[in-house]
Amino acid sequence: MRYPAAETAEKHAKILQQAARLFRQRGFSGVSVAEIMQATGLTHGPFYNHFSSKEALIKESFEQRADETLADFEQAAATPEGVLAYIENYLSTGHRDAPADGCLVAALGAEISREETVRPSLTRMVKTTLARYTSCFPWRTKKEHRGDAILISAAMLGAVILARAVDDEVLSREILQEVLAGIQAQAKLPEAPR
Amino acid sequence: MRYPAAETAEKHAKILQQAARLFRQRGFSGVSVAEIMQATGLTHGPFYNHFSSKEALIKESFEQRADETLADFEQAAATPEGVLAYIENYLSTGHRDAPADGCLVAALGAEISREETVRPSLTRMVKTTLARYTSCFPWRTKKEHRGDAILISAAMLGAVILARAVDDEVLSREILQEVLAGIQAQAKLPEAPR
DNA sequence: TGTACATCAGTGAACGCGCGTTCACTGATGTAC
DNA sequence: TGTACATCAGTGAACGCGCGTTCACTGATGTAC
Repeated sequence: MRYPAAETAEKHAKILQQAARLFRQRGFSGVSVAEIMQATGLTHGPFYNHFSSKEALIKESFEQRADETLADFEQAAATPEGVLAYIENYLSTGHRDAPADGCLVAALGAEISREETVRPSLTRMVKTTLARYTSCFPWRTKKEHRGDAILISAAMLGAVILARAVDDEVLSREILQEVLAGIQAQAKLPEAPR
Repeated sequence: MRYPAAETAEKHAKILQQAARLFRQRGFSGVSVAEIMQATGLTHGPFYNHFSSKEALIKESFEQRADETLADFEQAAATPEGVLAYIENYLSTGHRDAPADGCLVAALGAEISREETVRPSLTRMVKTTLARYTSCFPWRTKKEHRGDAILISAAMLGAVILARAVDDEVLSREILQEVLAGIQAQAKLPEAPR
């Protein structure tokens, strides 16, 4: 049957959003088209009214989520305190325990390198994030910061993947805390003006 | 037909080895039982003479490869120079371009957290490696090194995953080089005695 | 403003395919005599 | 030492299943008159 015009775009967006959540939860190949449509509240048939293939959905949902991530990050990185709060949240047990709502790279890890279609968005995301860290992190010294920004990014990603993979809650928390402490040690914030 | 007794154990080992290679190349769910058996030079039938299920193979091949990795690492970590050489190799383009022969965690990433069966071996591997880094890395200072060992491990893992995921050779190399440089900056080796 | 019809997103059965797994069968090897 | 037979890893067809994808059909909405 025919539906109000406005609903179509709305459903398209909902499919993208549910797909991005489920992919982060169980990986690209761990989620079926039918499952995504069911999570959206539809049957699997109309999927092909919205996307030409599962591959196309992967690409589009990754791109959209990458854009959202960057927007969130740009907003958080407005102040040095914001950057540190963003990193603290990234290395929190909350983020560790909710991959469906968290970082795309930490959730999909090595699968990204095998999906040619998402690599361009990922690359754009990494480049923008690195540039931001380089210029906006509250660095302790004034030397070349690009290398440190890369080290921080890599450590954050590795820490969340390790903390999720490890079968030992104490070790898992230790990994998150120590990496956060290591990053904070490089930060120099003026006293909070209260 | 019946085969010489010695060949059975040999084939079992070959299945494990090929499985570990293929899983690292394309992920647990990206490789079929038939493919692994074909790589071993057999048809898919006798797979169940060796393993009770694909799940069991995943567990056993991961365990074995984790043991091999630890053995290699323990040997490399005999001297401070060895540790640094190990890290240099981990962060090389050679390792980046050959996931099938490289680090299990970097190759399987987030998939490990979803495979309950491999998490215990992974945890053991991480614990042993961290202990080694803590005591054997050529640290610049004498303070508590466990936190730095964790930071180094996380950064190494994150760097290889990012370097593989990114769609830009220059950025990819930069990530590996900068993380290596960051780690080397913490190392203090006596002059090579030549 | 009221009626007749075209539109097209959603429905759900159906498709071919590859997967993990099973099994009746084969036949060279190892063993009993 | 030579022969007859039991063993059992390997073979390859077959299984049910869930996947991505297709399609004839439905029927409320939007449009033409």
